[in-house]
Amino acid sequence: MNVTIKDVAKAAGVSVATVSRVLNNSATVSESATEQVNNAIKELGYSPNFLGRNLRKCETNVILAIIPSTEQTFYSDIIRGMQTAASECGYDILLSTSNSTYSIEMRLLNMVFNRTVDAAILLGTQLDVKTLNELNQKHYIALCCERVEDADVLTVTVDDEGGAYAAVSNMIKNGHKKIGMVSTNVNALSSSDREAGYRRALEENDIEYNEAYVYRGTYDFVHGAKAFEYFKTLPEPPSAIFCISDILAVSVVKQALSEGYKIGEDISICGFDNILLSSMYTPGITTVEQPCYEIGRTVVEELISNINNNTKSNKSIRLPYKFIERDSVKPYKK
Amino acid sequence: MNVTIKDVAKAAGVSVATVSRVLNNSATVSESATEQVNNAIKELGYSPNFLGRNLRKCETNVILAIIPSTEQTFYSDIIRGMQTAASECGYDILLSTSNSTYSIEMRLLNMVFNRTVDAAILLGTQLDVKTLNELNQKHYIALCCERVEDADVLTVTVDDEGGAYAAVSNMIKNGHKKIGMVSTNVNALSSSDREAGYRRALEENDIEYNEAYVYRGTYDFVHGAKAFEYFKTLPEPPSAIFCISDILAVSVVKQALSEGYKIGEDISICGFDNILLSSMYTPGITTVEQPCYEIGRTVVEELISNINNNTKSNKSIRLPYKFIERDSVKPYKK
DNA sequence: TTGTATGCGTTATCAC
DNA sequence: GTGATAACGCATACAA
Repeated sequence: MNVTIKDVAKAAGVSVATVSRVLNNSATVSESATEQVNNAIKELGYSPNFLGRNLRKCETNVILAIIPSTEQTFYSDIIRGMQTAASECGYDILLSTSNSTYSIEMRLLNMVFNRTVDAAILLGTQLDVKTLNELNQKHYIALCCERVEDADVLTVTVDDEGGAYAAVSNMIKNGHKKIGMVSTNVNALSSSDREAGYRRALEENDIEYNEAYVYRGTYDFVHGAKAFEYFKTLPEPPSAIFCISDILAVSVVKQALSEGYKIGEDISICGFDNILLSSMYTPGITTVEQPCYEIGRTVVEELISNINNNTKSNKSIRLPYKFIERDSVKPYKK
Repeated sequence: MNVTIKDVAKAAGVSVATVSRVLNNSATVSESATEQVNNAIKELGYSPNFLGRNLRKCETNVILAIIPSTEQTFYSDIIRGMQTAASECGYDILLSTSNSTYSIEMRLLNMVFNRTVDAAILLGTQLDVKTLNELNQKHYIALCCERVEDADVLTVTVDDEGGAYAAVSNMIKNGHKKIGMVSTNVNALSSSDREAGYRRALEENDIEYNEAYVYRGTYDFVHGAKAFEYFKTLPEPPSAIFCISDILAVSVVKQALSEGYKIGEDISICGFDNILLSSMYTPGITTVEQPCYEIGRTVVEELISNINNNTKSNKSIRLPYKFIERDSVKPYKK
């Protein structure tokens, strides 16, 4: 069997209590005892069994982050931010992918029910308000990137409305008046928040909102191209298109390019997220950056603070965006 | 405190043993007892504490996959494959990112030492042979995507040499004779294996190997562009460039495009991996596909088989690649 | 079919 | 400063 604290105690000629004390430097232990214990630990190659420890302490110092998938490089910096903040507090972040599926998400949440982890962070959850609020009663959870209406749960997102407003305002400043939007009909508030920003920019510049200029599909790559095809069928196609994500923006750009359009000249396109791809593409995609690292940091800081203070401060935090100018949006040319 | 198996037992009017039995359907329990227990469970909202269970059973049914980062969408399908296979065996996959850092990887591996997980899969490890072999003595580990020379550890990768051979052979078949390669000087056998395939293709077609045609940088995006600039300084620049990854290939393409080159006409470029980006780019990137999903499946199947049979079958498995033809490689034009 | 009792490895309480 | 020992929540050997 494996070497336990008992074996160490025997080898060091002390009690298990003393071993435990040096392991956690919980109480003052004599220098000689400390040394003997440490020697024994090294000698036996002992490594404490955390199942025992966690069971006893009723905590694991692990937070589970549930992401839809690792296909979106977008989550990368968020996770880095999470891990940095967690590590500063002695916590670890573990990842798991839900594939945006309710049942999988629930199965993963089981890890907080069965005490395998202390808390869970949901990025783009499929759960409904009621379930979330119930969960939040008994457990520590948080939402990240995607808020849920009326959910009284700790939430950290970017300022979606403001980011969209900035992107569309920039287009208008560049002389564009017929501005299309590629959104989603998925049940995601980030989409509707960005639509709201789009509408506010139009309103404030006395441009009439035209429902025909809003295409709604899914987040899948193909829907950028589909949107472009749709816009072309309009009597007056838009001269600029704001997309809810960089992926969709790239898809629009790719389709336009393949039809011989010159990006920036014949048509302007703006994305959202500022994922690596948007800078790697030719042309570079103008976009709205999310403060991913900060989002990740913030959500775990708040969550751990909740855990430590045994509270549930269910704030909803919106972090500032940053507008990134590249080559896909240029002044309007008649 | 939380509701435990004891509370359920009391509420159901049976012993904890009986509750445990229905929980695990381990022994035959009378129907009436089963029903009472299930009622009590529902009534009390009981959820078994896995720390207790795992401690008792000396297993967690969790496998930790350590990936460099979630920035590479490349790992996405591998993880999906892992999860599918794991779930079929009653296991869960948890992810964690090492940032390609030795110390972080070691800290994460601590989860297998302290019994928080049953095994670990390393994707692109920084550990050396000696450490790996030692680890493999006492624990269940596996390598994925990136093998380590002389490591006697279960390993699953694509046929790197063969894939590169296919890519370069295709260029030669298209009339190219001066073929550059963008590789890495990182300590990664996948790089040298692919270089070997490159050389074999040249040899078999009586093209002399020219060290000046091999650029070695890192995996970072910038190194594609740098490689392109370097190749241009040669007296006879290559007419085709094989890149060790799609990321680097896109970087080469982007740089060439920015300098007015026509991809496929003025220069041909081939990548490796077949990540989403390679199909999203304009032009589509010709590349070598890795069977990611299968790689993920295979490594956990083998690993779990090791765990179940209490063996260490340290095979090294190489899965077949698939050549994907797109628009970035075209026949040579004088 | 069921219950009692023990132990998994650890930490914390208490007495010394 | 240190050592017994109970307890964490659970599964199981054994007895009934």
